[in-house]
Amino acid sequence: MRTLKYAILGLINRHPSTGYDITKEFKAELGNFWRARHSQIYPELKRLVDEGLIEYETVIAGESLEKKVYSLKDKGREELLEWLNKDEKMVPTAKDKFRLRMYFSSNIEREDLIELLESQLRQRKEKLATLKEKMDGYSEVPQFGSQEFGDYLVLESAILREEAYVEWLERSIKRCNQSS
Amino acid sequence: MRTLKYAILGLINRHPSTGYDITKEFKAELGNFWRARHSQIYPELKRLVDEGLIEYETVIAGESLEKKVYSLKDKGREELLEWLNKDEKMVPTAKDKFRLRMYFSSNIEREDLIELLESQLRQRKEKLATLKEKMDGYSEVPQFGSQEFGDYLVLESAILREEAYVEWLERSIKRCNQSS
DNA sequence: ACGTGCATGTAAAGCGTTACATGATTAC
DNA sequence: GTAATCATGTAACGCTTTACATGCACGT
Repeated sequence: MRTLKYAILGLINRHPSTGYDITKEFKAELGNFWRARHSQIYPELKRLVDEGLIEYETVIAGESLEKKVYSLKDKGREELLEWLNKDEKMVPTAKDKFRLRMYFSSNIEREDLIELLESQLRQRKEKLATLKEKMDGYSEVPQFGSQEFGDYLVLESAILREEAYVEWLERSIKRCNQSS
Repeated sequence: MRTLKYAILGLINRHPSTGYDITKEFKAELGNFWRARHSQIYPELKRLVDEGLIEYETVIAGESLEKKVYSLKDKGREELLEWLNKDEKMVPTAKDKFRLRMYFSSNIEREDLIELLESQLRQRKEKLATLKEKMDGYSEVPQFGSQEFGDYLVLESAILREEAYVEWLERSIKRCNQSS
């Protein structure tokens, strides 16, 4: 499957990057939909070089700190485009430990269950607020074909997803209180 | 973390089950939020027996087919309850390969991108329809404390999640057509 | 001088999928 | 009889996390 491979190719295609840069991007916006730690990224970068998909230039920062700045080779860009254009099956919906626990909620006392739901609700609302703040940075939908268009699409996606989660939690709390 | 451990304990707590039963449950409703294959389930069951959390009785079906019917021991139920009542941090939002691809959508031609989005939309709508059919089976919110209450919560959650996905895809298609 | 962030790597263990393997039961 | 489903397991491989390990740069 090698999704990380394509995630990295996609990021390097946006602009030449170091392993550290890529690590940071997974902690930012993109982290809403894909993540990897540096311990996974550095070996993958090495592998992509071996496979002839990317190359790097060593740059010295300050006195002696070595940075490896990676950029795409033609073959890398080819494989990225191929992957992007594939019409893949719907991804089997994602795992969610909290919803799994709610499946077994009959074993939790009502007050405890409500507390758990409210704790999640607080956290989700906070997350949602952060996302909406980012959205406020857009005065309009970015131009089609720009990188910002992709940024915008996934940001909107993250917001809709969080809103749905918040809505679910609120309904669930209501159901706990209503249902005898 | 051992989430599978608790998922299995939770399922066995609902009613004594075989490995095969558990495998089926992960393919059904619960599969919207957690999944595991039989190749992961059988070894985990063995481990849970070793740990003294569950036990099994061998039952013969038909002439000679051996089934192992697992049930919870006290210690298993204890650990399940402890896990269910923990107030855990929000799960870092889940990976989604399709949204990752949309992050790089500036490299896809407009018509191709719209096709990809519409293909996903068709599949998501189909999924949503299936979920809503199941929801039609409930004439009212099940009683608090019943297993059906948990079923209901996660079904509602799955519906809200799919609706948000559908909404996002529809908006994205619109944006592709609007944005110059 | 000290702390935070920049920068790169490896090792071990755990989690998950795919493939390999086998055999009984049931409904048509 | 034969296909689908029931039923249980193992092996190999790949993906992911946690921990180990090191050193430079920059601001205060």
